[in-house]
Amino acid sequence: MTKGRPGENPAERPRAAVMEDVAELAGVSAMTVSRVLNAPEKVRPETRARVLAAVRELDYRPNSAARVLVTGRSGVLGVVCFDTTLYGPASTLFGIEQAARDSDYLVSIASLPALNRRWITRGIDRLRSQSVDGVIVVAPHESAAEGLRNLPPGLPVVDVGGGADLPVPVAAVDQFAGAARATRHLLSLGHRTVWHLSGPPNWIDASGRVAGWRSVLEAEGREIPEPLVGDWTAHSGYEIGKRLAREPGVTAIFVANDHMAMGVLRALRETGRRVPEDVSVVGFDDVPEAAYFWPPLTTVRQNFGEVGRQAFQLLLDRIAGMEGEARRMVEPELVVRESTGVSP
Amino acid sequence: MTKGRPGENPAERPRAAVMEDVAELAGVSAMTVSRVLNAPEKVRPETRARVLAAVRELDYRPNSAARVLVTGRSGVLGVVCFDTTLYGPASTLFGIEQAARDSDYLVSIASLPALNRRWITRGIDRLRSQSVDGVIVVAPHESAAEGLRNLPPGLPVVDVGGGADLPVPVAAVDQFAGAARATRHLLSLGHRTVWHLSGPPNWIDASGRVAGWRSVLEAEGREIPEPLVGDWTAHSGYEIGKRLAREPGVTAIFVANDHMAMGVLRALRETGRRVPEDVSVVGFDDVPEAAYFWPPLTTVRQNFGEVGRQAFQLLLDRIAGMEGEARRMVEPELVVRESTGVSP
DNA sequence: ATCCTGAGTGTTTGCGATAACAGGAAGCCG
DNA sequence: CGGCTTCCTGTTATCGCAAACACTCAGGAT
Repeated sequence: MTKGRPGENPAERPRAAVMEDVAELAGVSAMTVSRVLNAPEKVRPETRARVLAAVRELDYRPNSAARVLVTGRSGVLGVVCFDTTLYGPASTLFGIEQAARDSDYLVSIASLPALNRRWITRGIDRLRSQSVDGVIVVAPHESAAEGLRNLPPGLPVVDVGGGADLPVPVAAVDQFAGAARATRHLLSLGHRTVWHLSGPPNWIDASGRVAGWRSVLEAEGREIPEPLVGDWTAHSGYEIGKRLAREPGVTAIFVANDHMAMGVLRALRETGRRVPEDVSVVGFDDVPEAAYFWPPLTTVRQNFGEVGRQAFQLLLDRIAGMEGEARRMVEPELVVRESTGVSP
Repeated sequence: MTKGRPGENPAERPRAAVMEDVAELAGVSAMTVSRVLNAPEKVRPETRARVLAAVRELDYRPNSAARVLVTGRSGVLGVVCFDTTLYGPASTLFGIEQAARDSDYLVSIASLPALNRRWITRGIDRLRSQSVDGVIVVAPHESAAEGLRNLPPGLPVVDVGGGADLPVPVAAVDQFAGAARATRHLLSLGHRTVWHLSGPPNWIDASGRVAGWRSVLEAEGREIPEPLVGDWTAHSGYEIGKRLAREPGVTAIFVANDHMAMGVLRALRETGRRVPEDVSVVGFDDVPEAAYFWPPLTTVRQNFGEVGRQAFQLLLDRIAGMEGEARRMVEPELVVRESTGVSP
């Protein structure tokens, strides 16, 4: 093997330094170098200093593959994620990544071309084959539950935004509470009841919001209109908004996310119904632009970053061997702006 | 070491199968198993079948750390990214991830708490320490250029959205062309000149758009107003929009992204200036919601997914050892909607 | 028959790190 | 002063895989 040790063949670029090189330069054994890096207190300060000097001089970096091979831990965590361009998942991912960085973890992502059991399983497998220490699944969809049934044993997994009775810990925003808050706000303004434009029914967030909305109407004894179903896009909000706009009885609409709410706002305006004078609208998410919608949108703020951090913490616990059911709920917050007003 | 070989200690969970286990079950040597996985044509079909059967039976998965250690390739690529919640970076990341998945690569991300040389270098270092095969830097900011000066030798790096004369290949949208298109569109509607609300000056995209806008105005001999500077947010668009709205001479505004344009639209409306009758507005990005702004926004569509794919391809080439300057430009497209109209 | 070829398979070695144990020097005790 | 910690450092084995090389055996060429 002609690997070109330094000085042997001056033409070749010098290989990156390995632990043995550092050891030699510092006049110690490789084991001592390893100790300086992993348990500095076990090495005499002056030896340590010599080693660290050698590390710097050679710009030595431990080879993670070798380390993983022997320790079984990689310092990498995997995130399985459906669509990283959606506001929620992207923000959650960002929160996870920040928390991971602070704990010296690296994040690998496996995005899914479609949301179903098969792809989720494949995503987890792809990550596992790279020896991740654990996996966070960001796929708030019913199919995630199935995908999480038969997990490979020994792999810590945490879910974000998932429903109840998942076999893994879950970090999530309390959709039910958020929807209830939005609905109560509208009722408190004098509206007789509240219409709902929901997200796709298989999404956990969507069904949680429907449940929260329905529960408040039930508790208050109000008429419960059939919820309309959108697909999270402004386009679907617009199409469905046009139908709602034609119903004179509609004075308050709780929309399952801000983008659809934007479409609804436009549909109402085009139909000549004023917001909030004729119709009040509440969204969900509080995307950064919501305050600049026309009119500024009353909405429910979700702290996705916090969810990401909680999920990461749960995963760390799990990696450390802490078992047990765990569910971290993050409370959403109603942000009142100008798209809601008293009932006409 | 008591590692609990299967059958030795029935209480322990069986270790995951390794190559030797597969070899034993198939009645061959470990090397043959390795060959079946990496160079199947070198193994007799019937042997191969026996091995594959054993692989399936044991649910064997190669240990990537061991493979990396001996081959020096990991099948992982790193992405250094500033803020994965911004529309552009998120979409680019998504494009990269999809392309990577199709080529059996995994993507690790290192996000940056701030955009400067030090953090970019650190991000690359973090990824390198995990033996990624290459790195894509998504940080269309001047500081990226500095961060890319002293790269560790031997690590393939590709930049996304970067400016000229970077020492690495670049995939990017042609910001200059997009801005020029937007500006010409406004002039063609009869406006005497076009104001510009730009992004932060250190962002490559921002300066590219300023240059494209200015160049068209110069070529046409129009007055060139001093560009105003925002920070990409709807909020800044709103604040600056209010100033512009008070200037009666302003009839056409080219805004450097859609979110700021949204703020501008609201500011104009609040000031009583109609869009497009009194003022025309063009954005940049074509976020999915742009068609539902009020009024629907004329804007410049950037195909971020395509940029991501191009970047990935460039990186693959680089990993394969293909040297040489490379710059892949993706053409943006003007999407005309209702926020632009003939000069009043 | 002898040699050669090449396809198919096995053996040995080493990638770069850490775990486990071993050893040597200093300090402390009775 | 012998023996026993305690602290520090070195030696050896090992993680799971693939590269390099060695070997076997059939079929042709000589």
